[in-house]
Amino acid sequence: MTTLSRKERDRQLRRSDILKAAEHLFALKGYHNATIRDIAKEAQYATGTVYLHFKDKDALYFGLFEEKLKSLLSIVEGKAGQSEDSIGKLRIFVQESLVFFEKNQDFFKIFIAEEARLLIETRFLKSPTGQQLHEYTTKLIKQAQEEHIISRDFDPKQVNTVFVAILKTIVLEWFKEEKVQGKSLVDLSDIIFRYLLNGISNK
Amino acid sequence: MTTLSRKERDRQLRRSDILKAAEHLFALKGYHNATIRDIAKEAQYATGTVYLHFKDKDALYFGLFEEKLKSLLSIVEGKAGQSEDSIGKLRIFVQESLVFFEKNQDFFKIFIAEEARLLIETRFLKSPTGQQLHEYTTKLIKQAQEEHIISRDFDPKQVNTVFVAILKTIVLEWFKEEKVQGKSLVDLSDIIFRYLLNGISNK
Amino acid sequence: MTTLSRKERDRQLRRSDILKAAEHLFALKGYHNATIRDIAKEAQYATGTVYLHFKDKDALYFGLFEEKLKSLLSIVEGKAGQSEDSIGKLRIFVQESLVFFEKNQDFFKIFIAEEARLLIETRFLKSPTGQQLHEYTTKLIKQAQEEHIISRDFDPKQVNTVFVAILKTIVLEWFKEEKVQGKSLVDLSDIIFRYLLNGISNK
Amino acid sequence: MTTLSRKERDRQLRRSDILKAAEHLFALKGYHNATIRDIAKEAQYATGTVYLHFKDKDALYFGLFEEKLKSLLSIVEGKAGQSEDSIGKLRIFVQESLVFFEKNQDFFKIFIAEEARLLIETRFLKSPTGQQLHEYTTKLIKQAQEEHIISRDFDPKQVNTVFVAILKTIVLEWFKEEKVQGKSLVDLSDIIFRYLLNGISNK
DNA sequence: GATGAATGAGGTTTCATTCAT
DNA sequence: TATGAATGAAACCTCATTCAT
Repeated sequence: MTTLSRKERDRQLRRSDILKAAEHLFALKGYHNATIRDIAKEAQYATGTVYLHFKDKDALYFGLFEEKLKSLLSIVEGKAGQSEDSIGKLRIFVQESLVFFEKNQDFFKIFIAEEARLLIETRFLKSPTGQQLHEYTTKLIKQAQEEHIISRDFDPKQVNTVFVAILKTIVLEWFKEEKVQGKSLVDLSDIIFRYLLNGISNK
Repeated sequence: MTTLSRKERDRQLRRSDILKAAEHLFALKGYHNATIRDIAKEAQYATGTVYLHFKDKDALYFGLFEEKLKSLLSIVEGKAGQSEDSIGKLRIFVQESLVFFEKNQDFFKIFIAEEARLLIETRFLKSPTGQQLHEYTTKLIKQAQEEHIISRDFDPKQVNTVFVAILKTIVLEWFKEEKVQGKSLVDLSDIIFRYLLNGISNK
Repeated sequence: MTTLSRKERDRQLRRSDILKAAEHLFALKGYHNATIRDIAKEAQYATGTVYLHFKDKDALYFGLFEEKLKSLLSIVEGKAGQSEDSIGKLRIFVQESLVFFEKNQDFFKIFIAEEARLLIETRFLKSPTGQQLHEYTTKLIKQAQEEHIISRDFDPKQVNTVFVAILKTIVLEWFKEEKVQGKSLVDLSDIIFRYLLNGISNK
Repeated sequence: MTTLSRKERDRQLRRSDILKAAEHLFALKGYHNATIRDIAKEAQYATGTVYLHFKDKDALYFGLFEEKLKSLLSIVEGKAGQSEDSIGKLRIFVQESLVFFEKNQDFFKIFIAEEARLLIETRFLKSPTGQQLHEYTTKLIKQAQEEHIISRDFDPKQVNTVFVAILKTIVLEWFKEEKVQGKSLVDLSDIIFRYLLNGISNK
């Protein structure tokens, strides 16, 4: 049993090495320009080894995407209990996302590219965990509407998309400009909510 | 002189044929999976002819991007006179963008992919015309702040990014779902402004 | 028109170069161990050039097979008029086949391998021209039965298979052993017929 | 000693398991497309285990070939005593071969491929047991010539090759077509001899 | 001895780009 | 200028073989 679990642990270790290298190289060069050989080399394995863990390049990309989003989802759900109301939970979602993206900047690049990929290279599947995250936040938005915090005029799914778009945009801005100024991403949580809830109108 | 300008006109015609084909194929298959051969064939030219107009694949992509954005910019600037105030001009910007994207859905896909490309495949240059558009709207936002329509608390550049993100998101949603319902994209102008100016808060 | 036909002629020339190299290498190393790179190199073209003429390795192999058998068939049909009766035509078939195989010894190796390939690697199609040849000889056998030269007890298709098997075997023997003795393959025509018609029984 | 022989027996058992799987897969996919992994998996061993019994893939293929032919040879020699005369012994050879091939259809496919392989992929050795079988039948043919049953005009080695070719061809035909009709292969023994001894001539 | 993960050479195929016509 | 065949580098992926456990 010990033997078996060590074997399994080793297996996960290798898989994780490969995913880490993939994350780095996909972020650095993009899906098409990152080669399996490069990824294997960065992970310090032979090319063929990658194929013991992922059936092809797509599966590696998709696996990476899923893995990361699962991790984010489990963090968000884990912390959700800290707040009772829906807006509180949304705040937690935003904060944890910001922490996550600050820690996983390589993945953030990949995450940004995903929308386009889904729109164009249709062989890429929509990530199930990505779906779950969307459903999670959409549900919170519906609740906030029921709690009369968010206006019922809006379609909750649309609100959710706009919400996520604002979140992404602010992270992207920080990513491109502010991170050099040493400002932490988490500090941008409030501004995101201000955009979302109140807009920019003067009063 | 007439001869020369006819020559030049013919040249522009070929260039334009190629760009049209490129637009279609980049939107259909993505940058990497669209081949120069395919594009040339769709434009009804030989492969080599493409290289008489664009130095390489990147230049073709970039040229396409520029051309389209120039077209949008000139439309927007052309109609800008119809309104005096900054918010009115922003409305015109949104409306014309919506009309433009509804007419240029292939290009919209490419436009969506651009953010990721700039972030990842760094050899792609930032489009000067894209810059101009950003500067144009940013200037309007600043004016709106001076006119006390938009709160001065916000950084105008950031507001602009959020503004564009909301615009893109709503178009994307329409693109993925609503266009089948026969609703015209222009009708979404108001909702975009509502998100931007007032947010979703109840009161 | 001259231009066009020269172009086409050049095209056929290249195709033919490639087929010649393929014939040599498939015969030397077998289908799987002959690489496209080797074939291209032997034909003095770049690897990619092969793919301008044949969609993949299978198509190259199949194309070669067809080309050669077409050539044999047209020779056989061309000479068929020299004899009136069916046995005479069969003799011509055998003689021309022997001449052909003596001239195309590389192809003969490939031809020998074909039966096995069809039996095992089922993706390989049965050559239409091979079929035609079979039908041609089977028809002659039927005629010989009608002319009371060949016993009607036998199934003509089976006779044909046996006939071809004897032919192949004798060629193969010559190929492996006798060709060094300087004996020409055509001289074996009679013995093939003797095996086929009278068998080896004493009287 | 008992221990040792049990060990040895176990060893033979494993070897035999592997050969069985190899027979199946080589017949199904051909030499090149059958992988050692597949074979090991079908035999329910690990990949590496195959290499404890056969030095490489070629040796496995060759071993399989030898094993099977040894088995056929020993059957044929075992039954040879049932007849005194050479033709009788040849009949036994044919009958036992037919029984053998009907029972070992996978191997028959491999056997058919062998001629081509020897001709083309020259690294494959000529099977010693195959040689022995050839010598055995060639000797019988010589005897039949001495007994004035077969004409002395023919070269006994050549007769033998033709003989085997007819045998293979008839089996192959049955294999491809008649086996569905429920006709047993052994029933074709007479027709093989008729082709060989009397040919197809009318009278 | 048995295992099966790891290796990495090597195969097929694609495609941006060039250049002779 | 327009053509499109030719180029050949480079990608993905497979698999015989090895070797630490």
